[in-house]
Amino acid sequence: MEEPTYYDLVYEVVRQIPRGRVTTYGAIADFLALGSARMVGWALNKSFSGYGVPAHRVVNRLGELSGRIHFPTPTMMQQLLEQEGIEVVDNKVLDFKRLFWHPAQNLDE
DNA sequence: CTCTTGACGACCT
DNA sequence: AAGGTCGCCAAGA
Repeated sequence: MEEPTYYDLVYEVVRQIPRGRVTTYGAIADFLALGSARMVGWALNKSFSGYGVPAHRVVNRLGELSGRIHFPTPTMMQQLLEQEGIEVVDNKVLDFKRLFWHPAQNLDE
């Protein structure tokens, strides 16, 4: 039995992102009050390896699908988002500001 | 133990 | 405005 690593914390937060919403690396790092945005992305890289973590709902602060490159195919991330009703154009989330979800909102729902 | 890596972000030029 | 650089800090080799 091992202690939860930083990844595990990130996984749990990402899993709580509501369908049709997105969040940012920085928001997660801020919510954890630990590490930095880079660590979130780094952790996520491991996450979608089979943890069932919706990593496609995590984008960078500009709403860009910065992580799409790490998916099996660069278009997969966008398609997953579109399946949830999120419009993506030029690898950016439309109405990103409106769709943005902060982990702290989980407490409210 | 030390060095390098890394799906970012803010600052600097 | 656009591009480059530095900082964040945990984990693997």
